[in-house]
Amino acid sequence: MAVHDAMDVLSGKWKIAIISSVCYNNKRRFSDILNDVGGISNKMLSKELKDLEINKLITRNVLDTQPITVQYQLTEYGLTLKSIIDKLADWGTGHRKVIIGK
Amino acid sequence: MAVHDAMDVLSGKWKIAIISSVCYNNKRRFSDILNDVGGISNKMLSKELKDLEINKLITRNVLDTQPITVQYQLTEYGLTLKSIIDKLADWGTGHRKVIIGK
DNA sequence: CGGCATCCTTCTGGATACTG
DNA sequence: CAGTATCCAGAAGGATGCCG
Repeated sequence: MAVHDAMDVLSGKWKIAIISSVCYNNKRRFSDILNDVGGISNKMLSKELKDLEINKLITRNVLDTQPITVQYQLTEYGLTLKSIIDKLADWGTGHRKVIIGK
Repeated sequence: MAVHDAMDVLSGKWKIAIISSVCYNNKRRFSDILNDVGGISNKMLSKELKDLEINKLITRNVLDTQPITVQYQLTEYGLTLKSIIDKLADWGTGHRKVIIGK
């Protein structure tokens, strides 16, 4: 089932928040994402970023600064997820009203 | 973050597949869904259906047959998820080609 | 048939410390 | 700064059996 292929990529607690962070800011460093995504640990961020890179949704770029900084960026392909994430966000907003009433 | 509200509802390994099964067939019995969604256990199906009912995405209807049958159906509200699921399916299909090449 | 209860395994992810 | 390594708790989920 095709949906499953998509959900696999977005699975876990953090992927969508990470994508949102990188997407919204165009380029984003590791520690920036760590701040954007409240509550995530560096271990999880590292792991999720690796997953996203494997799935060709983001690129990793090591800058030759002292100390090193690493920039992440959505690929063109990763950007194709944007409309879906927007739709999810819309639906989530509506859902909150329906269920939680806030 | 609104996306999180949506993902909460769709979290876990099975929800989207279950919704798809019910959605595609309009009305669907417990054991039918059990067959549609390959690999799910009755325990999980039971639990996930409960979650979906709590979130007002599906209705549960006990038919007075012998033995009992139970029909599940998407609510109007649940149907609003269809376009998102379709989009996810589309994207998943494309993704499979990009990553797995099949 | 449509579950619920129980047990058990696996996976997820948090905390902390350490490295180049 | 950007990770990696380790340890560990809790959640998710599978297998099986029972029950109205």
